[in-house]
Amino acid sequence: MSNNQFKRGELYSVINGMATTAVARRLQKNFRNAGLELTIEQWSLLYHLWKEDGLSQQELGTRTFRDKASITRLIDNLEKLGLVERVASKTDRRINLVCLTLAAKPLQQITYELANQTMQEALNNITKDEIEIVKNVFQRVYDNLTSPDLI
Amino acid sequence: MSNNQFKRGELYSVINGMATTAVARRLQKNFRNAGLELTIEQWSLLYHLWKEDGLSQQELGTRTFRDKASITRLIDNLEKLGLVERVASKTDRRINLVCLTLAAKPLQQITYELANQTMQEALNNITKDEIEIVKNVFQRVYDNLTSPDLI
DNA sequence: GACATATAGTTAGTTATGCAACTAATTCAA
DNA sequence: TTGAATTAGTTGCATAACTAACTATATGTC
Repeated sequence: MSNNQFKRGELYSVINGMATTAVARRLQKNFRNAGLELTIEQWSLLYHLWKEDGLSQQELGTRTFRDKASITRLIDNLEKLGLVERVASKTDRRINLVCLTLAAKPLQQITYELANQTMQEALNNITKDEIEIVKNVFQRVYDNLTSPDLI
Repeated sequence: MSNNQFKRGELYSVINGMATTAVARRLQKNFRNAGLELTIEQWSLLYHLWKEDGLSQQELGTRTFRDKASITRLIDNLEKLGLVERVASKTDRRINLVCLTLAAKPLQQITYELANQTMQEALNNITKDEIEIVKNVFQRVYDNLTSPDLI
């Protein structure tokens, strides 16, 4: 039996990830209070596009850990909001490049500020070392479950 | 500025919680492969009922970090599957006690085994100390966002 | 006892998720 | 160069999430 075996009573709290759920909910609430009509899921796509505009839907899915059907619909909704548009790739006609519109520009600063503020509320009294450990563990857990030899 | 301020490029990965999402997806897959027609959300309620049968919907919501509307529908679906039933409380007619049926009994052992196996896949190469730190950080983050004086 | 307030649960509306099946475009290989 | 396999994206279906508005029961105060 592995050393890592969980006691039964501890299984759920780890799988559930209530902490990340709570952070997401708080961020959504802070968006709403600031008058932003934007879900955090939509924002998570914008976040990656602000870092690098014109990503394909596939690439957005990879970076945000979603399947391509989810991306299709999130982009649909962002297009309805006028924040992005699909631009057909000239080199590969299968690909849609997702490009930010001018309307998305003013959201970048305010949402970064709200996100930072939310993280500060959430991470009050958590040390940098602890944050590093959590991030590192998350990455390794993710790798454990997605490395090709396991799938 | 707080010491805990995230670099912008790091915000998303923490909020997203891709690791817990990946664990949940893997567990769902392992359920499906074992022929179990049960979502992990439904299982999470059963999990708490196996620990303590006859909880109210409100209490189930508290323990699984869900709002009461979500619990209503999860219980609806579990009832359709014949795994639980609502029993009106005799002391307070507002309350439904959620009780396991006989049909739920055989699921307990197999789902615990699948959950343990999934956690072992996920936590391969993660040390006990790291797990303790993650759990502790999760709890403190949750507390930061739900303590009454902040809401 | 009566009225205001709080609590438990349900319902309606919107968004999001995953899987599977599908179309269209591209690449690879005989 | 043609036919198989792969890749990008969409659509249909089912489940689940949150908010807000609602009903019914319980509690507390005058």
